[in-house]
Amino acid sequence: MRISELSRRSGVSVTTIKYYLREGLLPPGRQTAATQAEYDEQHLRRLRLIRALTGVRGLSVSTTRDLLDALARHTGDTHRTLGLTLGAIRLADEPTAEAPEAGEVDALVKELGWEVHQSAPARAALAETLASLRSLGVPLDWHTLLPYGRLAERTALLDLDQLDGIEDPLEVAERALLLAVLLEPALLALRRMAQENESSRRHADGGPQPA
Amino acid sequence: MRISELSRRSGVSVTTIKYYLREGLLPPGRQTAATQAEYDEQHLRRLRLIRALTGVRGLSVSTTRDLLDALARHTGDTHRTLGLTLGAIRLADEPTAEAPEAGEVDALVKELGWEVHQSAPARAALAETLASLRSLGVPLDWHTLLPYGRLAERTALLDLDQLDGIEDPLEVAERALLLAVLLEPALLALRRMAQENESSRRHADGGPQPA
DNA sequence: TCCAGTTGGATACCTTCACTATCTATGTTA
DNA sequence: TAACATAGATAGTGAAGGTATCCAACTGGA
Repeated sequence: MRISELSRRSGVSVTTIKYYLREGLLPPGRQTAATQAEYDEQHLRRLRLIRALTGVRGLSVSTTRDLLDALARHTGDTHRTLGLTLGAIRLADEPTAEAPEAGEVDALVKELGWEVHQSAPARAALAETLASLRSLGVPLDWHTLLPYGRLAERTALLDLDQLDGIEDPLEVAERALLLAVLLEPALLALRRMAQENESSRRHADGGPQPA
Repeated sequence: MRISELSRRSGVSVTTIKYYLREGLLPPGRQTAATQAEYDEQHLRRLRLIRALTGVRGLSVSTTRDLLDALARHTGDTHRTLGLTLGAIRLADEPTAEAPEAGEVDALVKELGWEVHQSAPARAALAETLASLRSLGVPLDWHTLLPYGRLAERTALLDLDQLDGIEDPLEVAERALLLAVLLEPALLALRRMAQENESSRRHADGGPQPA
């Protein structure tokens, strides 16, 4: 198909598609002439993936590119892909020069018995949050996070269960990315609702009156 | 203290503080003369809160303002504050005209037995994620989300437990905000690490070699 | 009392991001 | 062959989040 059809079927404007091509988010089409190229279903799929990542999850274009690059590099390596592609995401982008809370994160990971790469960005993200909360006078130490860690463990079980039974390694990698990244806003939304529920339950007065 | 001291103690530049004052994130100081105002510890605390919300969590300035406004309006209402301030956050800002997946979210909430306000933004966020995953060919329905919902329930229990034993309603409100919002990146980080761990466990070859 | 330095307030400017518009040379299609 | 589509390049746009500069009013030390 040509670019206009790709645009029509994806709902993304031609100029934006050109922008994604320029930025390397979308691989170029097969050139058929100096001013003509042919796109296929893969491009359409990729385009939808890009829109989901940037739109739903709110990832920046450059983060999305990094993610897609990682995805392309590591296909055929099944589960391993997951950790690697995830490593490409950074929520906050400054490493802030190794927070002193890193030691606490080490302790937490050790206590949980997890095997997590030392350079995983998630470690820094966690340390940074601890540092922030502390500077705001919230005395949260790693012991408090332990039960959260146990729950995260069970969440991860559910996540990986979803990948079982898929044969094509390319598809495993893509689905892993989708579930890992796109499910995040959904899980946060669930947590919000659960909090609202639990809060009204404890307070026993708020919220819409029960039937 | 004057603005320069506020700047020095918070690590935020004077011009940026003025910007926050303009944008209404920070209440004005007590005017002592036409070109002089006095700031106190509350301002410093508020400034740190703003930096945590925008920096660590990546909230926009306008969302942060909405959140702080909600916080100020509802103090003295304890638990109720939590649901209300949380309602002020929106992850993705377009409601996208009621996704057809809204019915599924209703079913999920009903099955979980939760009491969640019908207009809670989390509902729309969840519906949008379902719609996106579906358009990408991931057949995720609300039954799949049920176990995630149960885990979210337990997370919410932990969240609200942290508010127990705090007397000052102002402090309860602020801590609720901090835990609800700032803990999010931490929980996502934990999930990432748990996934990496579980992935290497199942694959039994990746990751750094065990001792 | 003078005066360098600080402050509040206003306005203009800057940079990044994610697009969007326009242009040209080349193709395709009726 | 004329109308339209296309690739690729370059420039422009609007929002967000600050930053810089001015100015008049104030402060604190010599």
